Amino acid sequence: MDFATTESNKNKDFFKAVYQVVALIPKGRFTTYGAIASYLGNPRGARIVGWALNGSRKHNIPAHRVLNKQGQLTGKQFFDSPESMMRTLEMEGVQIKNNRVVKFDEYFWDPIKELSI
DNA sequence: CACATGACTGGAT
DNA sequence: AATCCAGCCATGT
Repeated sequence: MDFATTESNKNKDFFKAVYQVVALIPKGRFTTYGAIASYLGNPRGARIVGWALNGSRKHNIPAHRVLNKQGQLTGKQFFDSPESMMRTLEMEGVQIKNNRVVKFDEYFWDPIKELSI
């Protein structure tokens, strides 16, 4: 059955690629939805990255290390408890204050820079 | 097919 | 700095 290829497969590849990139984020660091989307060649696909992470629970990936471009924990409602995301990050060494990363530049991990070696 | 929704972002106000 | 608006695009209805 090769007739039902292309479109849906591309989408699945994108989702899968998102999971792989997220899995590469080092402990104690974080990245953003837009950074992942750009790295995967879809700079306008930040929202899709978020959508992909929505189904990440079954993939065992550190989705708590993905924040929005302002370093805010916009996805905390999707974890066991709204606080678990923040606590996990702080436990890994990322300081959070007012729902936001304290020192963005020190902890930001850009796949475009880190993975293009 | 049309329309609404959203773990986003950039630019304007 | 805070809000608002407009693109964005996969999914759901």
